[in-house]
Amino acid sequence: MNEHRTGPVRSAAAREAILAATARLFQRHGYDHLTIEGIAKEAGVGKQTIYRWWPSRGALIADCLVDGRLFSVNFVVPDTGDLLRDVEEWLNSMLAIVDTPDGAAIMRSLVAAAADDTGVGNHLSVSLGVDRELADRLAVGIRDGQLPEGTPVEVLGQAILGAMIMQALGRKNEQTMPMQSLVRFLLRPVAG
Amino acid sequence: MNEHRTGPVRSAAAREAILAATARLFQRHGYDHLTIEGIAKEAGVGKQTIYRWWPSRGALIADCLVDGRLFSVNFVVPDTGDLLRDVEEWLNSMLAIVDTPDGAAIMRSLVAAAADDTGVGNHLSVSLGVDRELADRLAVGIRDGQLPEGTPVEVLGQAILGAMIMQALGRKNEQTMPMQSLVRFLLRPVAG
Amino acid sequence: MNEHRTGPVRSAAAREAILAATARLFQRHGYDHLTIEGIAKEAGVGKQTIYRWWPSRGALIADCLVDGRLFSVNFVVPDTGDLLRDVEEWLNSMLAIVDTPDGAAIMRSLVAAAADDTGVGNHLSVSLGVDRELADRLAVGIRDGQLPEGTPVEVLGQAILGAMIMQALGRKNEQTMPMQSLVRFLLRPVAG
Amino acid sequence: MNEHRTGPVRSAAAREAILAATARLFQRHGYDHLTIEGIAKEAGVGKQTIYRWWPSRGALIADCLVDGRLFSVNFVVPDTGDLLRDVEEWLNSMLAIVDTPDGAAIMRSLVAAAADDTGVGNHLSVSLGVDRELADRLAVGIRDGQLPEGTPVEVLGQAILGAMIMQALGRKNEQTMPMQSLVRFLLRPVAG
DNA sequence: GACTAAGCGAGACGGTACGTCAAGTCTTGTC
DNA sequence: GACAAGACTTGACGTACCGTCTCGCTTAGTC
Repeated sequence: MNEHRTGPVRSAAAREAILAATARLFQRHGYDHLTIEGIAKEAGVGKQTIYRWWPSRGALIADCLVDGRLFSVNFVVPDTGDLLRDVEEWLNSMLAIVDTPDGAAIMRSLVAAAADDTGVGNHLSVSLGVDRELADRLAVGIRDGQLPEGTPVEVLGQAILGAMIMQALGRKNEQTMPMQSLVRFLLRPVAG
Repeated sequence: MNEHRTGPVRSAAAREAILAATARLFQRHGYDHLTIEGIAKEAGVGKQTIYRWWPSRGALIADCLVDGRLFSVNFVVPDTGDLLRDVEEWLNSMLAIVDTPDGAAIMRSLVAAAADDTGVGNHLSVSLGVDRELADRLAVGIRDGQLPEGTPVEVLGQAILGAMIMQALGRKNEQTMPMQSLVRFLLRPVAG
Repeated sequence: MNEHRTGPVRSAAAREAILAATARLFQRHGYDHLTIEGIAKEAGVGKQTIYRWWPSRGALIADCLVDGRLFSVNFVVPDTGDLLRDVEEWLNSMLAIVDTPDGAAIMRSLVAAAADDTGVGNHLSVSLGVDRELADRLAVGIRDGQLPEGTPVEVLGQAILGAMIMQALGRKNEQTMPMQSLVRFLLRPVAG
Repeated sequence: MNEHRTGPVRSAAAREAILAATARLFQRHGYDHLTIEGIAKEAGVGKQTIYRWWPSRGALIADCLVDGRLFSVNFVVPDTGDLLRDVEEWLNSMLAIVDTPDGAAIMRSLVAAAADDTGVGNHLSVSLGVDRELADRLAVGIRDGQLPEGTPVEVLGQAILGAMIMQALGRKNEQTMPMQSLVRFLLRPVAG
């Protein structure tokens, strides 16, 4: 009746080593150049152990992403009552990454990963704080009257992130100014 | 004075065959799965002929992009005087692609190409009519008083495109509604 | 203390298939025209498996040579007491190969292989029975008084083989007569 | 009726440059590694000019060989009346080449060329002074009574050269002693 | 003196093979 | 039975040369 399984169970150490190696190599060399063999060697692990638990390279990145292993910062949106200032807080933490050559490269790599892996694609804007934190704060802004009724908060957040990504893809080096003016335009005071 | 080079000249037929094959295979199988060997075979051409003129897979896609070989439509923004309607015209031509499973896949592939090739990245928003057509139309909108002074037209266009790309990366199937409400929100009438 | 290696072990089947394919293709098409890719395809094996175990095309031929896969005959020198007859026995088995268009071509190919690979060069005269069988039989001839004291048996054997090879390189079709008279001259009775 | 040809004739300068480049590259890098493109570049000549006049890489080597461009020495056999001394004279000029690492490598390359090109094969022993000079001298030896009647002079010469080539193929470094004892054995005084 | 017609340097072209890298699967022996 | 190690087939990489084929120039007769 009871389903007894013998033998060792999934090694937590291996999982940890694999994800850590993945994050390290991803940041260092980008998504292309990220290879299963390279991860296995870096992690001191057999290839089969990776294939046993993850279906693809992208799935590893997705796991790193939800574990927050790819960025050292937290993408939270504070709520001080001042909508513009709060959103700019979040924006600045993004710009600190994206307005840097290495950070922009990591972001492009992440986009590449999102493009070929559903898991990464699904979690990308969530992990960057857009779908929850930012959207929620915008919703509060509507209640406060700082944004018009009917503001499409989810897609608005994605537009802001999308603009940043477009700039990174276009190898624009100076994102801070344009992104700030975009956000100020979008969140401009509701006309009285 | 004039710099004379002798010898055979670049074969226009080969160039045409290569770009046509590239576009065909890109649309059919996506950016990953796009191989130089595959293109060479499809085009009936030696690999070296490709490497002689293009430094990378991405450069081929960039050339296809600027030649307009990847999409059958033109991304123009009309000017009827009605800003919202004109922008929605452009938006609909984008949605006709992106709100389709195959079209969304092509768009993701294009993003992947942009992520690893500077040339594609640079031309992406241009080729989709954002940096010129759309930005110009928005600028006219400012002059007409339909948009506030100081509207950051370039980055605003990229935000719209970026939102669509984020939806495609997130494998959202229904883009039409959210994108239309985003555009209506962004171009909402200036309060009198 | 004991050096334990884990993991899969070298596939004997692959080794066999590779060497068999090499011998087959070598005999059929010659040393130039012998390609690693061709061997891999013929053997139903990945190229990497060949490169993993052999450093070069020549090393494959060397292995075939020491395994006796290139010739169906054995180059032994009998010892009936009659030196000339015994050596002619060996000579005839060589001539059966070399005085044939195909056989001469194989011999030329083998020389080409010996010219660019140390392994083949080292084993060539051994494998044709010259350095051991023939030299030993000549040494016996000295003891029997059929050859003068001080006869340099090793280099004498190589001279006989070398003469045959020179004829093959010179595309001489009729080797039997000249080689027989050479051997008779070299082994002419010691004057009493 | 008369077949009039107009236009420039074959360029002697090009022929010279090509053969000089061939000899240079052959000596420097060996027969494999000798490429038509390399020769063309080294000679400052178009590839077609080579293909127009020579059918193959081997034919170029054959031409270099008959022009005496591959060795700086002349392989003549003097006639002082002392057969052994005369033949050793020739032998020493060969050993000066062959008993040297570079010289042995060139000889092996020459053998490789002979193995895949009929022209080289045909002229090899001629160009090294074996078929004419050495054979003739041996014939004189017969007339002088220094060699027995019926000595097969042509194949005997090829045996001597062949022994040297076998040593070179076997990567034997010390050829001088064995070759000298071989020659002394072969030309040992006719028993009175 | 214009007009062929070839030789020539240069090098693009369709191919074949090179030797390397990584994919994903399978096998072996240890824990 | 999970694991580290690593051999296996497959397929693509980017490079080197092959031998053929234009190009535009220069040079030698012929008309």
